[in-house]
Amino acid sequence: MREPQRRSDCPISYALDLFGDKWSLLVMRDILFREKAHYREFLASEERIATNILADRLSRLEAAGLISKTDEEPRSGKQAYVVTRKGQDLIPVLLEMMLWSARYDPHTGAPAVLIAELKKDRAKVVRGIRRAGGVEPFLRTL
Amino acid sequence: MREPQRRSDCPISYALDLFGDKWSLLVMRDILFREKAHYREFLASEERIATNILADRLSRLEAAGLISKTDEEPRSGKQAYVVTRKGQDLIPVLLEMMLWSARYDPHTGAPAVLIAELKKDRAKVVRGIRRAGGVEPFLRTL
DNA sequence: CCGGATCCGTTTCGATACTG
DNA sequence: CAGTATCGAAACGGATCCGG
Repeated sequence: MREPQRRSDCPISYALDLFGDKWSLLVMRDILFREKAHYREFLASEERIATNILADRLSRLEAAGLISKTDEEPRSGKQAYVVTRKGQDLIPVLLEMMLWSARYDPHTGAPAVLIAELKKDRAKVVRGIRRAGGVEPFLRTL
Repeated sequence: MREPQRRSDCPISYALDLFGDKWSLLVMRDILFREKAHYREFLASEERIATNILADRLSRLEAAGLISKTDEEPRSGKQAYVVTRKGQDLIPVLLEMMLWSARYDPHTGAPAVLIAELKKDRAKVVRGIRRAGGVEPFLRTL
C-alpha cells in the first residue's frame, strides 16, 4: 500500500496528499452519492478501476479515517464499507467540484435542479446527502 | 505533455481528469492565493515541483483555459501567467478543500479568521479573493 | 462467488543536467 | 529565465491467482 507523505505545512496539502490521484475522490463519490458499499460495486463503476488500485485506495481511505469496514455477514465473507463523519464532511468539496465541472465541461449539461437547491439552501442539501446517501435521483448522476 | 482522456460522462470526472494529480491544484493555489505569476515563482514553492512537471502542468492548465500566458515584457523574455475567469471559479473548490483539511489535519490548525468570514458571507470572501488575488495575509498560508 | 494479492508490462513522476 | 532531455523510481492497469 502506498503511504502518502506530507510535502508541506500548508493545510491544503493534507487533502492533496490523500486525493492527489485519479481514484480516491471517485471512490468517495461512489460511497457518498451512489450508496455503494461493497468491493464489487466500486469495481463496477464506469471508470473501470483496477482491482489492485481499488484495494489500495480503500485501505488508504480507511487508514485516513474516511471510511470504515464492517463485517456485514461474517459467514459469507461479505464486507461493507461505510463512510465516517470525516468522510461525509467531504460532501461540500465534491459538490463544488461538480458544480465547476458542470459549468465548464462541454460534454455534460449542468444539473439545474441541484444548482437551484444549492442556491436556495446550501446547508440543507449537504444534510440531505449526509442522511440519505444519494437517494435523490439527480445525485446519482454526479 | 500529458493529454488527459475522459473516462466517463459523469460531470465530476471532468474536474478529476484535470486535477487528479498531485500538482495541478497546487499550481492553482499559487496563482489564486499567492499571486504567483512567473515560472520561477511556482518553482520556489515549498513543495518543490520539478521543472518538467511544472512546465507540463502549466501548459495543460493553459490548454484547459484556466490560465493564460502573456508576454509581460517581450524584450526581456519575461512571461507571466494570469488566471482566467474559469480558473477563478475554482476558488470555492479550493476553499472547501482547505476548510476540510484544516479541520482534520492533525498538523495544522484551522484558520479561524477565514472560517468566520466564510460563515458570515461566503460570496463576499470569494469575490475578495477574485479581485485581490490573496492579498489578505491569512490567505497566503492556505 | 467474494475480496483481495501477485506478477508484469506500460505510463508517469521526479531529480538533475543541460540548452535556446 | 524558462523551459527540454535523460534516466531511474514509482504508480498504474490488466490479467490472473488464491484463500475463505
